[in-house]
Amino acid sequence: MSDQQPSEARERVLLLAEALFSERGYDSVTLRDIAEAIGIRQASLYHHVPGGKEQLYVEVTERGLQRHQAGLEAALATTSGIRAQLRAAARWLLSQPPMNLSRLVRSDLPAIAREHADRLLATSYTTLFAPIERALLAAERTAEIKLHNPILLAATFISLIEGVWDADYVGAVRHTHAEMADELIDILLDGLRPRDEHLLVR
Amino acid sequence: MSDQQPSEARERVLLLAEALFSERGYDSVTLRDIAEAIGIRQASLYHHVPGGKEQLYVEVTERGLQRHQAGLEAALATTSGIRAQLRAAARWLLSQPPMNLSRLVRSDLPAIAREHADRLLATSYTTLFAPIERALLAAERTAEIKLHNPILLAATFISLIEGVWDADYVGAVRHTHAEMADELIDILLDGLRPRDEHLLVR
DNA sequence: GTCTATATATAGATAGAC
DNA sequence: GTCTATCTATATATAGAC
Repeated sequence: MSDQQPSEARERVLLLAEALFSERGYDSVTLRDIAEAIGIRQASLYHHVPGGKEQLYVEVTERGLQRHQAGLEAALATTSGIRAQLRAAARWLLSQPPMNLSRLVRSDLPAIAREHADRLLATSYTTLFAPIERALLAAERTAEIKLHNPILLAATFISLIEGVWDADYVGAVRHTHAEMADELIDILLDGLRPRDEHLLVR
Repeated sequence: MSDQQPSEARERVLLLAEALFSERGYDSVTLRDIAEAIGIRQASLYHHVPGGKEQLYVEVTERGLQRHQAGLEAALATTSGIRAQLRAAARWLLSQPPMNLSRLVRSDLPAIAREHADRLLATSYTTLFAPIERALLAAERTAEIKLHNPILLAATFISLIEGVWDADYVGAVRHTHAEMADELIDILLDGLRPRDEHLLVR
């Protein structure tokens, strides 16, 4: 579904829609908001997305998830050692519009057709959690880390890193996003309690 | 502002409004949703909240934040040792409708009047972050933990624990919320990397 | 305290000109 | 590919009866 022929103008619609939906969510963003961001009229959007708001949302969200899968798998593959891998994954996540799984699942998906919501939810697992989960399980096999609940941890990692965006709103941003992400990854791996080790692996 | 005399019926309005706003956010919840959940007509809400939707949202959110401050401070005060304190705080957080700071800040606050948004944002810091931050700083003084960025960590803790709610949607819930929260706190304190310690403090 | 009826605003969507 | 004009549905909000 939704196999429009690509075009410069259509791509611009998808990009700005994705940015706005990612920022405020499905219900809060109006088609007029999107059109205004582009510099066209609301009715003109229907030329590019005949299915209207819901098609637009589903299409950009699905596309974003697929992009995340590719980006995460690439990030995790280009390095070795779970710390470096998680840092690379974090950099990827921070280079993209956040997915905000919590809002996705509670606000956005309930607002669209069940069939679309079900598919997006399933895709979220495959594209976001599964790559992280695989990297964590691999690191467990090499005894780098100890794992109890890989799925929970994968989901936690994503929301942990995406939470860095919120620092902009809350204020007190003395660090870059990458620095904050690295710090959180260090805490995740090493813990807050002091370690007395003779060789600090960093 | 908003000092209606309390009543059974009004309290019911506030409680159900809080539950729905907490679940789906300001824009996604209509006054009809709230009225329907109560079992009355939409127009009847205006008897209890003459200021309409925005007043209702601001009032329940502010009230929820104040309740969180009291609950968190009580939880943190009744125990000693940062692990037990964080567990108590987590149990409190999971006993309440989640605040979802990320959605609050990006979707909900931009939808209401600036003055209200500004006050709610400031209150969020005082009521949610500050209590956690103080507990973390106290634990640093007793050398229980090492801290780099207390504010970031306080915010991270909140969203970490509230993220436990999302496990219900994503599936694979083999554990209770409290168990998952405890596991995340253990990871936060001890880290995923194995420790070889002779006395494991748990 | 809740109702019906309705005013008003805004959102998504369609038709057809350019 | 974008426009104007407009339809339809839905949301907030108001007026006044019970």
